[in-house]
Amino acid sequence: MLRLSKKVEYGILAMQYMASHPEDLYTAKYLSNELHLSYDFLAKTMQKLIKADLVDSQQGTKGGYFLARPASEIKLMDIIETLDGRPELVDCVSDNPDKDCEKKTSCLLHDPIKMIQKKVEDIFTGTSLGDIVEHNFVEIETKNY
Amino acid sequence: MLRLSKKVEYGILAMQYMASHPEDLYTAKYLSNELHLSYDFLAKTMQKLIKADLVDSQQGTKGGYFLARPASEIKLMDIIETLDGRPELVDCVSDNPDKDCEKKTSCLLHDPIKMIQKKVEDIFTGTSLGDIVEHNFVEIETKNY
DNA sequence: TTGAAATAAGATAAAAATAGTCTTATTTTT
DNA sequence: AAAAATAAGACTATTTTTATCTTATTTCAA
Repeated sequence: MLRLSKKVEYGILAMQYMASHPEDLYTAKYLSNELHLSYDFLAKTMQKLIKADLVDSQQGTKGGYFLARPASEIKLMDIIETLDGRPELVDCVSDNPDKDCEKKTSCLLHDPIKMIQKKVEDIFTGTSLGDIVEHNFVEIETKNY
Repeated sequence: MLRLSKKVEYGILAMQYMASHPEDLYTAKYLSNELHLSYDFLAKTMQKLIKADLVDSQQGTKGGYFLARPASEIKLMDIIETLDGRPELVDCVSDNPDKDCEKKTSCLLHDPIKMIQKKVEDIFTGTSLGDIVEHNFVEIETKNY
């Protein structure tokens, strides 16, 4: 139903917080308190962001998380892809051959939906974490296909 | 995970088919055969489109479905809203006060996500069923907020 | 006027995805 | 060695989506 998951919501909130505060280390516990998020869920989310190199961590006491790159270089799309997987508006647009729609229909939708999906992706690729923090939204050019 | 539901997929496929063929009545059985879709699921989907006045029907023998308006006047957004409900990227953007995020967080996300959602909606509002049929995609202006 | 073919409507079940919780292991500092 | 943190994975619960089934109603035509 055209919705981002809670994982993405948590991820953006946490990363946005880290991007807009001066300290350099943030524990999961601190972030979950500060943002009123479930500790367990946030911790699990952070680990996925780590694996995708969007966030780095220091283990042990005095450990915590920090952004792996400047906020301006982290696209919303990076976070979404990491936590929700590549968006696929419908199966027919999937790269996965098992979901290939050619078999089920003459796939009248494939091309049009692919173009629409491209536009949606452009929005998330065209918006960085920095833009979110700064409430700075640039014009997004959606090309004519 | 930023995805349209199967209902929407079925709805667009069926309506697109009706828009691009010369006959004027299409039974659910015929459409399900032609497009290789589950009859039951399609039938239920059609009923929702009826209620939203996107599709009209004639009951009884010789009955069937037909578009309630020209394809050019049916926005993709109409179909999505009817079958999936209004898109809400995250709860915080919901009009439903129960989902109001202010209580849970300082809602640093509200405004940015609302703007992004507006852009996504613009894509679906800016594309008509006719555009889909004609593979005709106009430039979509996303204003600067 | 009755049977057949279609839509209408709603109940229910099954499956899949998402969200939430818990436990244990590992790392690092003091 | 203890404490505080991340890492990892198993597991459960909940919600959403998808699928199926049943019954009722409408309409046409023999």
